[in-house]
Amino acid sequence: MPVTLKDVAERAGVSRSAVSRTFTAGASVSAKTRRKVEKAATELGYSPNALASSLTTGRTKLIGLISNNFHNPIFLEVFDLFTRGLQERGLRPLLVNLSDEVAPDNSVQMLRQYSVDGVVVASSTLPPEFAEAFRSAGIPVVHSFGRYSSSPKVHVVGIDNMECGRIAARALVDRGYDDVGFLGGPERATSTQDRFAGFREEMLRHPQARTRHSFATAYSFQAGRAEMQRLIAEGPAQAYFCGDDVLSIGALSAVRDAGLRVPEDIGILGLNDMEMAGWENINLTTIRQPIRQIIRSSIELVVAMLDEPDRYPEARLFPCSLVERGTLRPLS
Amino acid sequence: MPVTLKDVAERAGVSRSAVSRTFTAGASVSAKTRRKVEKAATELGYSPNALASSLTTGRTKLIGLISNNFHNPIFLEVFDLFTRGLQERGLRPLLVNLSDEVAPDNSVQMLRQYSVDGVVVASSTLPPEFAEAFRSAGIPVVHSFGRYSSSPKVHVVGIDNMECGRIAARALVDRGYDDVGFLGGPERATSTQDRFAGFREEMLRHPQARTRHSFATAYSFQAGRAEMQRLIAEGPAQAYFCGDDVLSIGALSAVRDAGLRVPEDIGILGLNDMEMAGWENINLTTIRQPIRQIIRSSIELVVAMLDEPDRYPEARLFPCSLVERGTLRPLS
DNA sequence: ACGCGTTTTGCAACCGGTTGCAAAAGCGGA
DNA sequence: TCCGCTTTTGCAACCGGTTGCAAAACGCGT
Repeated sequence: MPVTLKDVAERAGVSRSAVSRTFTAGASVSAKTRRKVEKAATELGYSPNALASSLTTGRTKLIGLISNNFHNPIFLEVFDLFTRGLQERGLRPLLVNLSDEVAPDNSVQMLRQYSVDGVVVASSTLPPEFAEAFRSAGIPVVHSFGRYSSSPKVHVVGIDNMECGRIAARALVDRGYDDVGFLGGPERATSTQDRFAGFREEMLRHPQARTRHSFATAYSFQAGRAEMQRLIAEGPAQAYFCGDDVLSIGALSAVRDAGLRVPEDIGILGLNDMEMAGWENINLTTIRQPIRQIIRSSIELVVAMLDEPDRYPEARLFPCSLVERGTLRPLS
Repeated sequence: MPVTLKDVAERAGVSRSAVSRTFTAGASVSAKTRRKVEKAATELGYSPNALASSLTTGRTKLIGLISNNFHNPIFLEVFDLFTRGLQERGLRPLLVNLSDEVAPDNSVQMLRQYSVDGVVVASSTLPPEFAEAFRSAGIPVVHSFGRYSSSPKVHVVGIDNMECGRIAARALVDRGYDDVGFLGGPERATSTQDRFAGFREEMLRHPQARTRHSFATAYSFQAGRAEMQRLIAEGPAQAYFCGDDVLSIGALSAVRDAGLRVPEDIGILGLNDMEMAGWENINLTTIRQPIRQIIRSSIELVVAMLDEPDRYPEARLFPCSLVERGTLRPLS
């Protein structure tokens, strides 16, 4: 049923090699045969089998895209940017939803079976060991939104979460809050730990301010709302730096439902600057994570590794910046 | 570098066929050789190359997952459900982001090159012809969230958009609104057209009520907000059935910014019941589209077509139902 | 028309598996 | 132990391409 190289060769009256060569860039074919082959190919509706050729070339142009964040709206933006970026370079994303599993073994095995050229782990909650498992298996890997480490074993592209924590602390202090809280995401996520460490470190430099902290059970609306309700019940701080935007939105809803005003009674500072944060009915002051750049850089890195698999691992960090909207009181 | 069938065969002291057979279910191998092979395989860390085998078996277990909706939060839920559902059955989603293109040709060609076993088109805005192009190319295809047609050329799984329009109209009339509007998504989307047709049809049965309509430029927050601002400026209806939830949320924000109350001054009815619609700070009354069932059914259908490629095309429609929340006045 | 260097071509082996077929091995009964 | 039947095994061809190599064709100068 499907038309193969052989069919085209016969029709064009040339050898199979000739056909193969007209379809591989930079191969030696005369203009005459190329014409004959192309004619035959279009007549038959031929298109080469990418998987068969991968057998000999060792390249599939498949890239595993692994994530466990299928409930945070910002990841729709992430998937959009990744798929477009990969497609632009002729690469194909093989999507892996890791929602339940924790061990990398299955994914490694599966992606090896499909001979992916490389893997992007897009997650801020997976531990570094996860990405490292791919490296051990000899698969080029980039961990996007991963934890910064001074001695990374795999390529990491993302932000400096500690610095983010510091920026957040400074933003709150600068606005005159002297009783502030860190409302983190799940405590075991590396991103939470690092943001908290940075936040605390900076707050230590401002001993006049009281600092507290607690953690939500997930990066989700409901978790943020529930935790903020608890905090309000026991007497809240003046402002909170929340784990991420969706958590912040949950927190916001709790604050407003309690009859308190934002930012007058309680200030909220998010992180990510996802599209929704800019919606007029949310209007969240937040720290912007440059996801476009992170993703572009991740793709560039994984592409670079195709030619240079043992490239020395590096950490690429992008600066974050405050986006001023309506949930923190203005600078005085 | 990678360990192959041959390596295992040599180590186990058997033929390559023997190794192949131990890894294919239902093949004839004695317990003794199976043991030998398995031992050798684990020692070498062998895992079979799925692409090489696809060459002879004709099955890749790859499923193309095509969408052009990378900006509507409900599609994150859709991708989550699709990837999980496919993975559970040992299938691998090859994700295609169709954001810019309109013609199916490139996607068809590309997915043919990768020998996908089947394709799911997950989009409420792509025309039926798009999915049909895959069928013509001999690739099993299911159009999820596609347009219902009484004589479908490809399998369609989704809802009866006309019936949705009727349900919406009835919901508004039953609540005593007598000046109602249809605030649709993009006019060229088949889903918009059908919902409008159903809505209008039902409203014709209630001539006491005034009916109007207009269209937003996209299924998006900003489009919904902008259109609602325009409507308010020129004097709004009492209630609107909006194209979908995200459009509704945009409309809501415009209503509230204009100092009007919901549902007292203007009622809003959405469609989809995405997770966010249930957030307490949104609390949107909406028509629930059973996406779990739609996706499960889509997967079942595409799986069924693997064994029966010429299966007679059918339309599978799931009923929608009203989810009562806070943006329409209660039944009187 | 001839010779030489360059380009183009086809052959055949190979990528990593699968599978029909015939031969070999295993098994139970006499 | 031998026979006949069933199960297991290996051979070899094949899936749809790619590629090194040697032979053929070409271009060009004389």
